[in-house]
Amino acid sequence: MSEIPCQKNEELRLKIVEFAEVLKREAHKLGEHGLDEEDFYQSGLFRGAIERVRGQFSASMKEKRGFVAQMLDQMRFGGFIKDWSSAGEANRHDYAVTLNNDRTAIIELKGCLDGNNTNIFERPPHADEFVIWSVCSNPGADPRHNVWSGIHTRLSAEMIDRNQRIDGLVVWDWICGTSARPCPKLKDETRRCEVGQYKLPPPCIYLFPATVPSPRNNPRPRLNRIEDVGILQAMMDCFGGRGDELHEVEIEVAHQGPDTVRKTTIRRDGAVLKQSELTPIRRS
DNA sequence: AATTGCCACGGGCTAATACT
DNA sequence: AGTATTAGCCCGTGGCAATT
Repeated sequence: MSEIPCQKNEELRLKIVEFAEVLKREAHKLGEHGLDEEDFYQSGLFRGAIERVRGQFSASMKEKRGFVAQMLDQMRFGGFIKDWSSAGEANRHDYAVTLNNDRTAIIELKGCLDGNNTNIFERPPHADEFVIWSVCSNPGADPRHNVWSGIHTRLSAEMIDRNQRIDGLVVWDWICGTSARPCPKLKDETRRCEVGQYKLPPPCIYLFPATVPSPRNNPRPRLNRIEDVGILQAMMDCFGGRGDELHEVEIEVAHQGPDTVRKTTIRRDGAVLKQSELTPIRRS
């Protein structure tokens, strides 16, 4: 049992590591720079090119935005939400969704959740509900590592430390259900949902505490249920999710000497998938 | 082993400057 | 004046090194 049902493709991972070594070793043979091996690596050409390509991948938001837009459109056409808009230009990479009951759900789009950037979010004042959507476009990424890092190390610490309420998390992108990240939900292939060029398994949904955990007054906040978070309910219904596939993220906080400590527990269908100890929040 | 922060990057905006 | 181009700033990004 693990924090997310899917896992990285180990074979692919191995090939990536091997190929990275080949690249480092043989890169000087490519292109027409006219440099010999030593000069090539001395010149900064290799390093610079690698950084450039990497930067392009991590900074470019086009494909991610396009993906989210298509999914939200699908939900709108299907009548699962009333409307949506991108708050992107003015604010952050956020989406505001008007639910069928006219409540406002705010979505913060994030990447792979591993990295300090995951700590940067702000629940806007007009949000009736606030969720984070992880879109990880790297086929070589490790979803288990990333989901745990994201939920426990980054988000739970930020929620407590900065008093931020997050109602839930969606982990869902176009790598889901491909050979790079096989999805066990697709044991039944008929569950694939066709949206534009994508053929996707249902999203992975995590329900978070309904209130901000706080050692003194709120040490064990009650969790949201799916019907409490309209945008998550809508995603589940639109894309064929099942109740027994929902994840619950319980966060327990306490004081322990000078430290604030928290215990994170991830459950699915009642079963504990992963649980931390009561670990201190370290913030400099 | 788990957790936290670094860092170099590109995108997107806007201000500044150059050109009709 | 009005438009086009460039420069510069801020921000989010994610793999991984540093730290605990």
